[in-house]
Parts: sequence; structure tokens; C-alpha cells
Amino acid sequence: MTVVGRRERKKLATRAALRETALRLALRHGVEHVTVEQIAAETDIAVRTFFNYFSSKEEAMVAAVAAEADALIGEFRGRPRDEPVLRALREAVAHVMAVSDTEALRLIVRAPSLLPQRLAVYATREKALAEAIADRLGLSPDDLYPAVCAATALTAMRVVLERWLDQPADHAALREQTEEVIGLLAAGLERRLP
Amino acid sequence: MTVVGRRERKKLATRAALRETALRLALRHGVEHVTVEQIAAETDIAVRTFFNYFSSKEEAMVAAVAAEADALIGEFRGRPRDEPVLRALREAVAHVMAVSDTEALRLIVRAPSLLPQRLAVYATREKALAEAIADRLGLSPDDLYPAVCAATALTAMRVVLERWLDQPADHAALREQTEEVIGLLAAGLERRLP
DNA sequence: ATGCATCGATGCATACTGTGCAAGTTGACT
DNA sequence: AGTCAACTTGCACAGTATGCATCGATGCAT
Repeated sequence: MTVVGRRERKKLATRAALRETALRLALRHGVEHVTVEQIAAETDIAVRTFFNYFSSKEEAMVAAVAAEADALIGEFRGRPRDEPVLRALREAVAHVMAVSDTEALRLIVRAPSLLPQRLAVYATREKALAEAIADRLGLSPDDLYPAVCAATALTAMRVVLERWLDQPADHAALREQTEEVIGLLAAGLERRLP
Repeated sequence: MTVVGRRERKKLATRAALRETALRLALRHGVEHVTVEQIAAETDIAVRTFFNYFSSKEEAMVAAVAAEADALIGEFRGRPRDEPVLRALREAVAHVMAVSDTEALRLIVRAPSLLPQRLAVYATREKALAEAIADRLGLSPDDLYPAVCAATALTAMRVVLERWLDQPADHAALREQTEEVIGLLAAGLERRLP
């Protein structure tokens, strides 16, 4: 196991505390009205130190999304090896979303000022997911398929999530819509006028 | 036709001038070393006025990408109605990229600090593309298929473009790789361990 | 052409963001 | 205990971004 010293534990704790404070303040006052100074003060941390952890207030706020994306990749890697890629992804999403904080997620997804940073988070996770897919299939991470599959699948999940957050929270509906989208990707996206 | 007065023409000219100056300075000095003050001065515009056109220096720099995305959607809408969606997209991409400034594009795509804004541009164009797809197929823009198809196809194009920009400019290769990706999406993305 | 209403450009003030640097603390390891 | 490396902090400073008031240019009706 990875033996973590006090130092690393404190760092993780500080990072988590900043992330939670940022989100809490955003929920209370609205994303736009929270400043780094407030986040730092509320966490009892110097402003300068905040910037040692996050390069912007937006990054701190979408850190929750980043954590969920990491969890998704972890779940995916834990799926049985003989399971097809898209099905494994579908199940991974279901497991992660089951324990997700819908209220916070809705706040983050609906804030226009967080859109660029949120998308950047997904984009960086694309790489990790592509590697996981390549591992699963015994391909090279440089192949086209893992890259495209990771990127498009994540994007499809994002679309589903955004649509789902616009309706009353219903986890059964989310599962259903996830399956529908995965079905689309699996069956092929080509269409023409009937 | 839309009759544009002198006022609107000047606005468009100013916006284009700012966009071009931003890009030119970025090419000369590097994205990170360009300030709004420089862009404004070089365009002979007040700094305050710059912010009437773009909400950040990053937005001005990725404006070229936004213009290309708009052109892509225009080409797509101009394709024959009986053409399948993905094939129409493939052809639209080919036409837009044929007249694209590869050097500028490479600069924008490779700059990490522009990633969030660039992705935000794609995301906003997703909506327009989804509408165009819905129009083509006679579906509602609220249907799942247009939203997912627009989002995933744009994402797939992005992946291809990013990979292509990492190799020497060769438009034949780009066309080939575009076709390959569209083929993937058309055939379905599901895969499993052999 | 004149006069009026609107829109856009600008300067100013101000709050906030983000980073380099140097000094002080704390943790890890011997 | 002592030493080194890593982390925190304060300070200075450049740059970003917005509200507000003002001034000039444009569009339009008469």
C-alpha cells in the first residue's frame, strides 16, 4: 500500500477543504459572487496558498466534477475484462452517479462561467479513459479507437447528464437515458432522411 | 438580404481587427506573453472597448476557431438533403479545413491556456449543429439523437484535428483520418476483447 | 438639412486575479 | 538534535474585468 505521511495527508485535507468551501459558498451566494479571498478566509488559509492548490477559483469549484470523473475511470477499470467497452462504461456511470451530489452537480453544470473549466476537466480525463480502454482491449494508447471512443463516450455522457439535470432528479430516468445513449453509440450514429 | 448599415459594418470590422491582431501577436510573441493592452494598442482601440467585444483575451484568440465552426455548420446546411448526416458532416469538414490557416490553428490548439475557451466554443456550436441536424432529418431539436450526434461528431472531429496537427500538415491525410473516424461512428463504437 | 433618440467608444475608478520572490514553518529522515 | 526539502505565508506588482458617466457617431423621421 502507499504509505502516506502526515505531510501528504495534510495536503489532501487542505485541497478537499478548499474544494468543499468553494462549493458551499457557491451554493449559498451564487457562483459569481464568491471570491478567492472568501474561500481562503473561510478555510483559514492564506490567499497565496489557495493558488498553490488551484490556479483559479473556477478550478476549485469544478474539482468535484474532476473527482467524479476519476471515480468513473476507476469503476471502468474495475469492470470485468470480458465486458464490452460501452457496457462497462454504462455500468461505471451508473455506479458513480448513484452516489453523486445532484445539487452541487446542477449548480456547476448550470453556471455559464464554469463551462470552460468543466469542459477542460473532461478533456484531461479523456486521456486517462483512452488509456483504460486501450488496456482493456490490448491496444496501444496511440491507436485511434481508444482516443475516439473515450472522447465521444464522455461527450455523450455529458449531454445526457446536462439534459437530465434539467429535469427533476430521478435516478431511474438517468439510468434509462444513459442506456439509450450508449445504445445509439453502439448501433452507429449514421442517419438519413427516410 | 440583410441590409447592414455603417454602424454594424464598423462593429464587424472592429471585431475582426481585434481577432486578427490577437492572433498575430500570439504568433509573434507566444500566447502567454500577449496582453489585452497590447492587442488594444495595436488595433488602435481603447482597452475598455476591447472588453465590449470580447470578455477575455482568450476569447479573442479562439474567435478564429469559432468562425470556422460557424463555417462548418453553414457548409453542413448547404449539403444535399438526401445525404446521410455523418457523410454530410465529413464533407463539410473537408471543405472548411481546405481553406483553414493551419499555422494559426496549431497555435490555438497547442496552447494549454486556450483549451477551456476553445472547448467552450465547440460546446456552444453543438447547439447550432444539433438544430441543423434536426432540420435535416425533420426531427425536433429537443430529441436525443440530434443532440448526441452533434456533440459526439464534433468531439470526434476535434480528436482527429488535434492528432492531425501533431503531424506535418498534409490535407490528404486529414481527409483520410476524417473518413476513418466517421466510419467508426457510423459503424458503432462497441468493442470487446477478442 | 435638422433635430432627436440610440448606440457605441472612451476614460476613470475600482475590485479581483494570478504569479514571482523571499522569509519563515513544518515534516521527514538520519 | 540536526539537516534538508517541502509547504505556507506576506508582499509587491502586473494584468484582468466591470460599472459608470460622458462624448461623439449613426440612424431616422420630419
